[in-house]
Amino acid sequence: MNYWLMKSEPYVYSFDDLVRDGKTMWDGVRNYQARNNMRAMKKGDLVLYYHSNKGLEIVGVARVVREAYPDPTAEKGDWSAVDIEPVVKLNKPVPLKLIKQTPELSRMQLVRNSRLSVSPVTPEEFARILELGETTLPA
DNA sequence: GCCAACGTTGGC
DNA sequence: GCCAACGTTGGC
Repeated sequence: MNYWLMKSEPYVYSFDDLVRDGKTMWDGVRNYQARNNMRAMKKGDLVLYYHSNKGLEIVGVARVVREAYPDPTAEKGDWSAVDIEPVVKLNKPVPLKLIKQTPELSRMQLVRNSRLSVSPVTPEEFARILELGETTLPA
């Protein structure tokens, strides 16, 4: 099982939108590093959902339900999409500010390369985020 | 709204 | 193949 972090601008597609829809296709990624991360995702992998631009916090956990397939929105080039579903909304969102202040989290890709929209997360980082979010995964 | 960081493009 | 110019992302 691997862990990831994906960013979305909440006014474009928020975690609540994902909860409402029950599932979504994660498309439109046009960055090779992010694409390669998406291709490494396995069904069942868990994803931290981060709101960029507005909010600047991790708000929920999602799960990969379909592994990488050709991005139907790509008119040219070799791009991928995955499908995700919501797992749980954090009881307390975890702001970027707090992540930066937390020594174990300050080396997250989110902090080190703020422009990367899909990044890997270590199991330790994932656990710590849930802890800070005062949230446990549903059984 | 600004600007730093990063990626891409294109001239040479 | 280098690198300057440009575009985009995203935090501040």
